Amino acid sequence: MLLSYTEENYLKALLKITFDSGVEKVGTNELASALDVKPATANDMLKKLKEKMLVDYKKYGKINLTSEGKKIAIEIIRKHRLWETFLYQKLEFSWDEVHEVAEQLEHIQSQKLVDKLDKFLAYPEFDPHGDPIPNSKGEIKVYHKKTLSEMTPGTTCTMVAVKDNSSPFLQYVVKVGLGINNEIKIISIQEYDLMMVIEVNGQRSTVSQKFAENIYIVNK
Amino acid sequence: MLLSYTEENYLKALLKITFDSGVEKVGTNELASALDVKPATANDMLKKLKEKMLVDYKKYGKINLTSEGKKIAIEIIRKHRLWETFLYQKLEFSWDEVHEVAEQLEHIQSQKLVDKLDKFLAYPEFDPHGDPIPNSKGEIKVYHKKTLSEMTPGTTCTMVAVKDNSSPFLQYVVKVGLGINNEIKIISIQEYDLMMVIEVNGQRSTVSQKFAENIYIVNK
DNA sequence: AAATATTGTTAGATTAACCTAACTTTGTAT
DNA sequence: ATACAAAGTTAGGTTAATCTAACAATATTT
Ligand SMILES: [Mn+2]
Ligand SMILES: [Mn+2]
Ligand SMILES: [Mn+2]
Ligand SMILES: [Mn+2]
Repeated sequence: MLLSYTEENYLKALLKITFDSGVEKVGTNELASALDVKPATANDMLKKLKEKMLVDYKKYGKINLTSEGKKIAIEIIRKHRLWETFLYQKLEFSWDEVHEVAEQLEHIQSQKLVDKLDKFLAYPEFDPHGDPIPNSKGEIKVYHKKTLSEMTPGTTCTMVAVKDNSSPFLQYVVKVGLGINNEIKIISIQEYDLMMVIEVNGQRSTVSQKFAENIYIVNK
Repeated sequence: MLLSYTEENYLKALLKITFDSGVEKVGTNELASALDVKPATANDMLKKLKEKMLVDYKKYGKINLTSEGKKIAIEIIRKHRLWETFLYQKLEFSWDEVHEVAEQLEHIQSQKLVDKLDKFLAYPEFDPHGDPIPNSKGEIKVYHKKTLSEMTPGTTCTMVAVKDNSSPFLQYVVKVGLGINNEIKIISIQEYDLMMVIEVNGQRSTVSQKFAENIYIVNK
C-alpha cells in the first residue's frame, strides 16, 4: 500500500506516543499536538487511516494502530534511525543535526535502499541517540525505562540514550560533558526543586529535573 | 526560497529539456509531456514559477529559466547525480536501479548533506551513466555531443555516457556487453534501416538506430 | 490568403491536507 | 446530580496540484 508522506507521519506519531508515554490511550488532541496540526485535522486523517485499516477507533473512542499500521510505523522508525546512523557515522554529522534530515530521509520508498543501507552500516543496533533500530523483521528491543531523574544521591549509572532528540537539548548534553555510555555519578539532589548535581568524567554540573527526565540510564 | 517537490521537478525538467534538445525553445506541451501532466497543468505552474521569478515567459511565448531558476535546477541535478553515484558505488546498486531512487533523494533539503555526500564520494566528476556532476559552485562540464549513430563503418570510438536512463535500455546496454569507457568498433551499417553491427570486447551485436542514438561516444 | 492543424490558455471541478468556528460528548468537581 | 471543563467532532472554507472541456493564438499547408 502506498502512503503519502503525511499519512506516514501520522502512523509514526501514533507509535512514538505509545512508546514514549508507555500507555496506549492516544487521543485526538495529543496526536494533533505531536504533529503540530489542529485536532480537526487529525480527526480527518484518522477517518482516512481507519478506512485504510491502519488504525482502529470509533467516534470519541481511543486510537490504536492495527497490526498493519504498526508494521508500517516500525518500518519508518527503522529507516529514520538507519539514516541517522549513516549521517553520524559516515558523513560526520553531529548527533544534534541528524534528526532533522532523517525526518526527510525516512520517507524515501525503496526496500532495496533500506536493506543495502543496513548492510553498509553493518547492521547497527542503536542509533546515535542510543535508540534501538528495528531489524528487518520489524523486531525492536524495548530498552530504557529508567531515567536519570529516578536516581538517588550517591549512586552511579550509565547513560544509554536520550529521550528528547531536539538540537538545543542535545547540545546542552554535550556541554555537560555527557554522551552515550558515559558514567554519571549523582552527587546530590535539591529537595525543593529537584535540581541534581552530577559528575561526568570529573566534571560537575547542576541539571534540572526536566533535563534528568530526558536522559535514559541503566544502573551501574 | 523554499520550493515544493513539484516546483523543483518543473525547474529540473526545463533544464533537462534544454540540455537534451540543445535548443532552448521549450513549450508548454513539451514540458507537460516531460512531466507526465496535461498542458493545462503545466501552464498553471508556469504562472506560479513566473510569479516567483524562476522562469521567464509571456503568454504564447517561449519558456526560459531565469538565472535563479537555473541555479536551483542545477543544484537538483547535482543532488540527483551525487545520490546515483552513492547508490552505485557504496550500496551496490546496479546502474539501471539508481535513477528511480535518486528521483526521490534529489529533493532532500540539506546543504550540509550535499556537501558531506560529495566529500564522502571524493568529489566525483561523473555519475554511473557518464553524466557530469555539477560542482558545488554549480559549474557543469558540457560533454557528449556525439552519439554512436553518427559513426561510420570501420571506425572505433569509446562510450562515455548514455542518454536514456531507463532500466530497460540500460539492461539492454549491459546485454550487448557495453559499459562506460568501453571501446566500440563499428563493423557495418545497413543502408535501409540504419541497423548497426558493432563489436565490443570481441562480442558482435546488431543494434537499432534508436539504440545507437542513446549512446554518447568520443572518437578514438 | 484561407483552411487546417498544432500549440497554448482559460474556466470550472476534484482531491489531499490543512484551517476556524461552532457544536457534541465525555470526564471532573462541586 | 448538576455544572463546568476538557476532549473530540462536524461544517464549511482555503490552497496546491491535478484534471477535462472549451476556447484562442500561432504555425503550416494548400
Ligand atoms: Mn530522530
Ligand atoms: Mn534517534
Ligand atoms: Mn538519473
Ligand atoms: Mn544519471
